[in-house]
Amino acid sequence: MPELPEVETIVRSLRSALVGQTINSGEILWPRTLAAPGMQEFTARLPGQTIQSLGRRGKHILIHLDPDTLIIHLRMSGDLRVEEGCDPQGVPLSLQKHDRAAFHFDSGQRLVFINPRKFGRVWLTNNPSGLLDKLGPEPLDEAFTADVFYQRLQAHKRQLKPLLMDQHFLAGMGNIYTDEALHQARLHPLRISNSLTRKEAELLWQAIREVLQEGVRRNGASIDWVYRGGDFQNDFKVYQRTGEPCAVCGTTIERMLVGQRGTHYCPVCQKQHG
DNA sequence: ATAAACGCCTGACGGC
DNA sequence: TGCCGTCAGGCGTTTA
Repeated sequence: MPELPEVETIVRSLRSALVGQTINSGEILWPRTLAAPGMQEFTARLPGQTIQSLGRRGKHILIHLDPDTLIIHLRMSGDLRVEEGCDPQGVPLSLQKHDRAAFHFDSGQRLVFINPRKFGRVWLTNNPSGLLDKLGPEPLDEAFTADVFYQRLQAHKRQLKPLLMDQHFLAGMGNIYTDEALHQARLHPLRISNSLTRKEAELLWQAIREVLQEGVRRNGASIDWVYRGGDFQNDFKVYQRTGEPCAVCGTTIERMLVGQRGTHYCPVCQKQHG
């Protein structure tokens, strides 16, 4: 479950349970989950570090330790849970089929990284900027103004949908919120970024921020078997509504492939030209 | 510079 | 019931 609103929801839900916990050990159950450093260094450095705070940058979850930072990316199917590590008799509770990493705390609790499709990644680093500075602006930051967005759009000659999903261009948008934002702004997914007028750019900027804010307010969207408790899926205007009427004009929502990703749009509201 | 194709993975679903 | 293709909230690498 990972786009900005879902990641933000997870971070908020974990914060109070995790801050102050001291790590006793880290355990990687699917080796490729650990992006960096090597396994030896990872297991050696983690014990004794205490969680200072939790944050988010784009779709990355930041667990600030001292002195390192634990960074988790959920990719397509990741989730996190906090639970007791042992039963009342002190017998360790077994991990589940799709658990790929576990962080055991001195308190006896543990943080488990669930990740059925194994795409998710974990980093332990004393230099998080090296990873995070490559990301584009935070769409909900004050610094991300309509002017900044317009200039960035003008600097590229790319299709809007893949550009908005490019984390180097803008951090946090994924397939759902991109489709929803483009529909709200009445822009075709294949419009070329530097063809937008200043007015269109501002409408898109506003749409991006509104769909993300609404997503956060609704605790994200819950789809498929990975359920988080959010209900933004009830507000979808185009995503996964292929064949249903557009809420604005009644035209049948269509689906096309853009960069190998299912893309949902209204052919009347979102004209390629004009 | 842009974009398309592919690889990485498991599971759910619909059609036959 | 089983098998098969398709699809899935992501992203890095390779190829054109």
